[in-house]
Amino acid sequence: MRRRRGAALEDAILQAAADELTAAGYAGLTMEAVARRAGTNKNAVYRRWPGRAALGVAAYRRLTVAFTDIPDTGSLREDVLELLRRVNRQWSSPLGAVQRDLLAAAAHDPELLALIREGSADAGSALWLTVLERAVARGEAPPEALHPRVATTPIVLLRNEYVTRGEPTAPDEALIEIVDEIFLPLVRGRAG
Amino acid sequence: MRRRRGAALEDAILQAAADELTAAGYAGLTMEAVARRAGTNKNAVYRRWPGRAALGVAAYRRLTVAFTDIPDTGSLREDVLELLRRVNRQWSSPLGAVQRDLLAAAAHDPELLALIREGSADAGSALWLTVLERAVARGEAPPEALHPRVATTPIVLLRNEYVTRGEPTAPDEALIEIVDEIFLPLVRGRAG
DNA sequence: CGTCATAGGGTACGCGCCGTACCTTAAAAA
DNA sequence: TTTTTAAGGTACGGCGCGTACCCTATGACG
Repeated sequence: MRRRRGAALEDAILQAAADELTAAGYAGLTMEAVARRAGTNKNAVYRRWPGRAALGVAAYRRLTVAFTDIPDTGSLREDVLELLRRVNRQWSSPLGAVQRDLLAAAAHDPELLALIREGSADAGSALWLTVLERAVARGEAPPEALHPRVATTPIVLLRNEYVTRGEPTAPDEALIEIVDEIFLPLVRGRAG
Repeated sequence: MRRRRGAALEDAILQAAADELTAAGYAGLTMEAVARRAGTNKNAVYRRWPGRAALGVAAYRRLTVAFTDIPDTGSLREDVLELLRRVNRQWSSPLGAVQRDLLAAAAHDPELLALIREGSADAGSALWLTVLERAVARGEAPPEALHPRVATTPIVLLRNEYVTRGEPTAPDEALIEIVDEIFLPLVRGRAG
């Protein structure tokens, strides 16, 4: 019988872990289940990842596709709403639950934490700053508003919706409220 | 030998659980360890709490003292900063770590979630609204700013500091930035 | 083409903790 | 005192962890 090695095996294990994540969530991701599903044994898994959390993060990254295009509707409000809706969709999906569990599991491991965020919807402030920059260029927002903390406020508030309300999704009204009641007034308020 | 019953035993178990929490964190809180420390057995524990998470939350609540007094310095900025600093202190303490682990563990249990938040530093929006109300009364903030989402923005942003940066505490500069760069401009921006 | 280091496969183990079951025994209620 | 209630003691099966050991296919190298 053919015996897989190196990258091929690593790939098979990651795939198995990813399948396990989608099938049973992070709670169901056990080293033994992954090894079984990959048709191998725990040895091969432990040689590559030190534990559940690391494997989970690696598998999670295989499941996510970081979106790269930045909305450019010509309206700051619409751009931000669009971004929020994308993130909300992603966080509402089964993958969102996985991501939250993963975040909790890796809470004490900065390295893993960074890895999770990389493949995630709120990857840094660059995205949000770009949207804001365009608004400034259009004269829609004052230059003083160009601040990472300002730019990322919407996504931070959205995350809070998930944390505080235990629900798996945020209603669209909440997104609109975040933009209209907080973000836009905030941008305005920072006008010299 | 004297055998404890009812409330006395319940108290002993809770105390043991609380000790275990402070000694080893939520990770070290096991039903067996608690029973051992309380000088009893798992039966007595399971008769009262269905599992680790519930027991953990109950023990956590015994460890927290909800502060009730609301700062009233006469300045919105100072009031909010003071509240943020209190929360930051609490979240930075060993208890803060316990609380975060607990939140993660109870993520799928709305009942427990509510219990945790009750004894916690960010207990609802009432506190924050009061501070904002006083500022409005002083003419320091426009009445339009009187909105739960606005009032709680600082604490939401502070929570985000903990989530995104893996560090166990937020620097005072971050608090100041939240107030000066976000909260105060936001309140201003909502002026009709 | 044979040799050999490498890494996967198979298996078993000890550990810790979970949650449960069952019986005995003390304490409180009747 | 009798009866009911609840604690104590103990053991169990189950699961997943992480590790150790030895066997064997693979691919590189001489």
